[in-house]
Amino acid sequence: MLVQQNVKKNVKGSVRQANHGKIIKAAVTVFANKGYQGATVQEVAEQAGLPKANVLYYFKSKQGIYEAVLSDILSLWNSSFDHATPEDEPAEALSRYIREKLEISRTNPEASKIFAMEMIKGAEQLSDEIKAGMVSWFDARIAIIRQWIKQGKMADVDPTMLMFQIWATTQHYADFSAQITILKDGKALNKRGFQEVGDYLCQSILSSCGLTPEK
Amino acid sequence: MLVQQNVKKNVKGSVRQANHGKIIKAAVTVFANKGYQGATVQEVAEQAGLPKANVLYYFKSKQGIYEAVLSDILSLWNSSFDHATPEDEPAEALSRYIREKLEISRTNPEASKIFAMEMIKGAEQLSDEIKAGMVSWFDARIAIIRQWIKQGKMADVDPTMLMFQIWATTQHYADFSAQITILKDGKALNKRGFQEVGDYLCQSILSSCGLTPEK
Amino acid sequence: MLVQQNVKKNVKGSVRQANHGKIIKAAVTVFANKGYQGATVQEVAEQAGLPKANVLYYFKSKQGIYEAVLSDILSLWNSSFDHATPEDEPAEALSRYIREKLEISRTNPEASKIFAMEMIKGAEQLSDEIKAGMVSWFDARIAIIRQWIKQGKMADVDPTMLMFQIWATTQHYADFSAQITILKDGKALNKRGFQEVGDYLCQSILSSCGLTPEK
Amino acid sequence: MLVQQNVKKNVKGSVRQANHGKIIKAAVTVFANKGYQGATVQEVAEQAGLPKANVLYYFKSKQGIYEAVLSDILSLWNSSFDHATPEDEPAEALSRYIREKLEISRTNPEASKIFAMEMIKGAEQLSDEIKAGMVSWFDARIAIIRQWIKQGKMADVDPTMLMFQIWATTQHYADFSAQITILKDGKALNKRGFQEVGDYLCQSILSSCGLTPEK
DNA sequence: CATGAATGAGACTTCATTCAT
DNA sequence: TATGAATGAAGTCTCATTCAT
Repeated sequence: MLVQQNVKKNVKGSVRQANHGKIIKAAVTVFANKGYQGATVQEVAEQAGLPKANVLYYFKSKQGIYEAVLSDILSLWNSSFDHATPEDEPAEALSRYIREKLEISRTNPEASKIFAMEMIKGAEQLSDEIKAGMVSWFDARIAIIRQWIKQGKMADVDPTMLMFQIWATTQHYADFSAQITILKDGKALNKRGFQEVGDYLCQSILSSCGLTPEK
Repeated sequence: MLVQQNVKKNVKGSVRQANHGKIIKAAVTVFANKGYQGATVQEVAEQAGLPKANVLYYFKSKQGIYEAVLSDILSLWNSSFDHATPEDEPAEALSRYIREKLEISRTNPEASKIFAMEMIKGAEQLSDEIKAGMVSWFDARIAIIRQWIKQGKMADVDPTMLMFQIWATTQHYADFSAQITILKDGKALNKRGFQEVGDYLCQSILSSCGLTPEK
Repeated sequence: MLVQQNVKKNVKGSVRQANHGKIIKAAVTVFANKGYQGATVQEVAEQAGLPKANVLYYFKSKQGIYEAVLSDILSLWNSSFDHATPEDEPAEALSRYIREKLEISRTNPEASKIFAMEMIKGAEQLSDEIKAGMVSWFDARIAIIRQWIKQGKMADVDPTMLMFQIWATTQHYADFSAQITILKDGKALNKRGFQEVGDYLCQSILSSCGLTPEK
Repeated sequence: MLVQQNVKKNVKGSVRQANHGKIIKAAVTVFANKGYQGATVQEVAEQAGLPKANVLYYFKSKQGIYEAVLSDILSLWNSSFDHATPEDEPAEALSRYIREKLEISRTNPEASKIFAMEMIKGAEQLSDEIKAGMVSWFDARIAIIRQWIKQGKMADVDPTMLMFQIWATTQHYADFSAQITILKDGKALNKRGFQEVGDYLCQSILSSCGLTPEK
């Protein structure tokens, strides 16, 4: 009896988890293509293959779905750079970061787009907790770059501007994919194209930091 | 008598022009902060200090306002780079372009944001006419850069990637101002800050093109 | 001087009269095809080739236009039957009336349609004056028919039902022209078709009144 | 348990069916008195005793309500004449049809009015499906009348004109009830009045077909 | 006289959310 | 737990009418 109940719970639990996942995935697509206001719970539900009321049963409100999506997105953005140390070689750490960021742009453009729109609109729906997390992550990275500079491992560039430069250039290929497609005769960038962009950006950014990009 | 009539006519004309301008200006602000769907005609009207029905008298629909805003934005984006020639010095032409783009980001961040959101959402509301204009402008610039390279005036970099790099890095300071403010302790970038960013970007981008930035 | 002024006035007067006529004609078309609520002053104005404000300058309101249209319609509906007398031969008077009504349906279907819709919706916009005129006209006709019957000139049918029968059958060809067209393979009735309908109706109605239709 | 569930389901089903019916009934009244454009969803909702949004939950749009109403009306118009055969006696079949049509006019004048207005305005909102149904019904009836004529069962009248005559005269008492009331001193026709009209029309129409009306 | 400009009122429709089972 | 049903709130747009010249 107990076992059976556990089994049921587990089954139910899995259903819950599965539905939860389906909804988040659907919501990412819808929010990325329509924006927060343009998205409708109905559309998320259809995309997820669930009744609308069921979606709102898992997440209390549209806002709730959106917050879950934002959280989910951040978890995608872990990179090796999170664990960089002053002892690392900046050339390697930075090129790896650039390539990882590009890879995320390639494989998760929708997440990047949602985050970009949130920022553009003033980040008013971003929780203070998330904001605080961003700040502490950022400050720590800046500190490490400063140490690299102090140690003479790289040129004396403004670490903040360097970070923004990396973000801007790598995310551009996710966020502005529509524009890129328009300007490149309707052809979207493929995996190899991203590889070449990575080469270009590493070359450009590292050389301006007085570093030699390693392929 | 005639004069007075002309004056009257002018007054009428200016009222129309003034209201038209007020509405566009208000709409830019609202669209930038709320997105297309999040914006309401009511809010645009309030921002413009006009009754809602009056706004819809000047522009037939919300979509109409938005299209007028997009048009208006494009006219802001003229730059000296529009008239660059193969005879120009790339160092000067490119640094001026970078600084002009940055200046636009500083003075018209809202326009940049609207355009960015339009692209992120897939550019579905952008007219084919505007798209065609973008393509021809872009192709012509690429051709000039290629000539510079051919003439040995600059290093052999991919012109397309170079352009995207310039756009991404300069527009970032408009589009992601909220993020920048969050990460910089609530302080937005002032004019001097933009100046420094310009120095940094010119230094970084030009050097990776084998050019010496001129201050 | 006076002459000139008169001329001017006349000219102006003609303009007024001409515009007045243009508006009524346009309004008849629009009201017939859209109904009162479905019609817009804008559409009437366009159909008349005048600015909307000009239309409302001639007629104070949409309601005013409509009332003018109703009045105008009634003036179209004069027929020889208005002047029928007990001395007339019913066979001739009735067949002429039937044919005249049919001819109006053929040449002025729009007027018939407007009147029909007004009646269907309950005649709430019909002025008491017009209603009173209708009643007195009707009562007088009924009285004449009764006299014909009394004189043994025709069978003892209910005059009211006879009148309704004539109206219903003749107006049907104007009001339900769309249905007729649908049922007759998309072909509307032409002049000859109306002629045949006239023959049929005269034959049918007169014979049931004990009269011999004269061709 | 099963039974109860069925009951519940039935209850749910009946709620839906009941609301559906309430809305259609309310809509018939409103459309008949105001026309399509004059009718408002709000008014239909009030008439049905439901919130406006609930009405639009059952029917997607005003147009949807209207289409449902038109469909509903057609289902009312079944008559014994639908099943007439060449073997039937025309005198009986036609008089029964006339009386049935009159009875519909008496009991469902609103349906008749809606249909009449739709036709007057050009039948643009009538679905092709419905139109096709009308045509095939009509053609079949015409064919039967032609057979009666061929068999010498009735005079050689034009079947199309005969049908239009029946429709026009019977529907007139529904559609033009306001006019009839005006002309008859404010008194609407009662059941007995309709009976007399039926006698009159049967007498008139059948005799002109060379038939003897049977009471 | 004539008319471009302006606007209050109100219509249709969408949608997030709540209810009831 | 899951979901069809229900609805208040709000948004876009239309339109008759008035204003101002």
